[in-house]
Amino acid sequence: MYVSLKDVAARAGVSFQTASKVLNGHSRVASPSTRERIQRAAAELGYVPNAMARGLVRQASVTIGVLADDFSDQAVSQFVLAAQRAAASHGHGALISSVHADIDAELAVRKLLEYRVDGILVAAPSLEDEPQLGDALRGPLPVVSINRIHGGGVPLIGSDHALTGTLAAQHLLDLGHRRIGTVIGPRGRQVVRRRTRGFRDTLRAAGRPLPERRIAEADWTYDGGWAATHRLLDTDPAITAVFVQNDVMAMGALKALHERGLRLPADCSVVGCDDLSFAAYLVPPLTTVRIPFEETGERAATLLLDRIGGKQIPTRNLLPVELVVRESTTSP
Amino acid sequence: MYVSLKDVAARAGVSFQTASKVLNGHSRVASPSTRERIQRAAAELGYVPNAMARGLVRQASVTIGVLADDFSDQAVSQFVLAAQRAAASHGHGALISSVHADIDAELAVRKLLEYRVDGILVAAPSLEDEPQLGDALRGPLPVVSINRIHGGGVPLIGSDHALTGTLAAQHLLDLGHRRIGTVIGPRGRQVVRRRTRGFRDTLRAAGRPLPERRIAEADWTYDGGWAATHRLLDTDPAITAVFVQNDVMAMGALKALHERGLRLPADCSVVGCDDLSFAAYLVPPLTTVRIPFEETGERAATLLLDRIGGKQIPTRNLLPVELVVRESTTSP
DNA sequence: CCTCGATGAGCGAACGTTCGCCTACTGTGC
DNA sequence: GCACAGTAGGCGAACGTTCGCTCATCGAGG
Repeated sequence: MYVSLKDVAARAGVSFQTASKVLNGHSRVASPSTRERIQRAAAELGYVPNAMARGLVRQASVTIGVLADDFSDQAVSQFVLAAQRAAASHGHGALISSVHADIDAELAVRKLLEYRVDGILVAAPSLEDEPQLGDALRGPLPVVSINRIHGGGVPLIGSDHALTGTLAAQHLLDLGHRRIGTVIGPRGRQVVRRRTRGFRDTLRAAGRPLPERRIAEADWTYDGGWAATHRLLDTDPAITAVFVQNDVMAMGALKALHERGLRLPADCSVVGCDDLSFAAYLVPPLTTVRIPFEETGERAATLLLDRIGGKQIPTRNLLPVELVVRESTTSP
Repeated sequence: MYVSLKDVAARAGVSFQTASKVLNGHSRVASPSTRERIQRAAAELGYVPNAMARGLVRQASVTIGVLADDFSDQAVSQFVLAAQRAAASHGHGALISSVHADIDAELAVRKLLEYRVDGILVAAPSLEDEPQLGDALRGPLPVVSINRIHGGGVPLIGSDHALTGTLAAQHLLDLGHRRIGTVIGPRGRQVVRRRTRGFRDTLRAAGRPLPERRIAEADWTYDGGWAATHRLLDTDPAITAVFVQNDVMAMGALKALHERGLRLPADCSVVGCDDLSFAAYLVPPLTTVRIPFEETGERAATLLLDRIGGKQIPTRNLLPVELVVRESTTSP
């Protein structure tokens, strides 16, 4: 069905090994005329090299594996897309594998190993520190991850979470807010701890410690953000500003605040986090801390390819975050 | 680096071919005791079969290619995720390839062919009817697409676009609206034509034809939807309801209506299309026509695998759409 | 006792490449 | 007229599998 090197060689009247060399650009191997003959034969027959055969002998599939938990999540999909493009621009394919309730990490990783991917990119925040995933990933294969991997030794890439919290806090303090609440993600997570710490430390340094009652935990979802915001204002109605640890929950928060009849941002300011594409189109447009997902994906792929190429890469890679001021924040 | 069949066989004291057969579950090939010995050796050594070698001899990579234009788009990424999972549950890997401005379709398809994918799933609405893509896809390889492919012959899967328009129109008519506008996607697209036709025909059948001035074209983006909505109300301020052809533009529409000081939904009803995850959290929660992206992805993968397996599959596959009534619509 | 049909296991070939090494030819300098 | 260097291209082996065929052993039936 596919035309092979042998077919091309036959048409050009050379051995298939010679055709291989010419088609791979080894220059000092054939006369210009033979070279031209081979190229032409390949083009005429529509020769497409067989990556599996090549991978077999070269002992490298020229493919990376991408392990994600939920890449219908916009943050993850932006990351994956950018990573795929970066990989492609270096000639590498991207094989995706997803982990979710039904399918355990071990199986997903094994699938990737069967295809002999040259390295794995992990974007599975929900599997942070999961021993099973850590075990599956242990081994000689290069891995770069966006979330902590149990057992360590895996280079991380991400953004400066503490700074994220700091930027949000500083912005609200600068505006003159004094009673500030926050809706955080699941407490166990690194991201959450770091963002919260940056946020809390900044408030404390300004003489405005963050009491526990002004912290509401949620699960990153619209619904969770919505409910948490209601809880927050139920326990402390005097709050004039809220930092929500991702944009999706911030959207829920906005809805909750609307429901309470508050005028936004006059009665309550909201700072989100992520800067997803919809943030600018919320009502009011959301002030948020931008997390560079695309840059992260691109960088992650580049780092992974570097490691595959044998280079040493840093074990922690932080990309800068940035406050994007829109209209959901104002002075109290 | 990886352990091969030969290693396993050596440890079990059999030939590697026998090990192969046993590990592939060919039952009538070895005595229970040898079988057990081989299994144990494989487990102890951590044998992971080499999919490239297997693919070479079997002449099938057990992999499908997924060609998408922008899978950071939520609709596309939901589709891709579901497709990947369906493929995985049938033991197939998923290799992704993206097409965008810098990289032409031909190259993206060729990459997939190099890996000898067993079939290709196309989700590239922006490349609808693109001759270049059609040419690249022509050939014996099974393909299933979500958008029309130039040259024909490619089985399509999607939702009933005309019905989508009909449902939206009927809902607004039922509520008593008479002056109804619509924000549509790029006019050239099939989806747009079909949705618009269903919408227009239903209005006309009710004695309320849709004049051209109540149609505003946009480009599927927030911004586009926002601007188109402003244009629509500038030319015809009497409009009491708008059908917007996707949720992203609907979000822009909501923003534009807010800016005009309209109370929603009292002063203007909005019906979206897609039912993306954020639709329920807009203010007001968006009434929209649900497009089953996940089901589409799953179905697409299943169809493709069927074709790969040699079955005949229908050339047009329509999945049902459904109106989801929330709070952005009410009687005028 | 001889043959026959299972059963268990080995063997060779093939899949489409890459890569290092070998060989044959060509022309140059003495 | 001969050794020698350089160049063009061929050849064999290897990568890790699968699969069909062959072969040896064994117990049973005549």
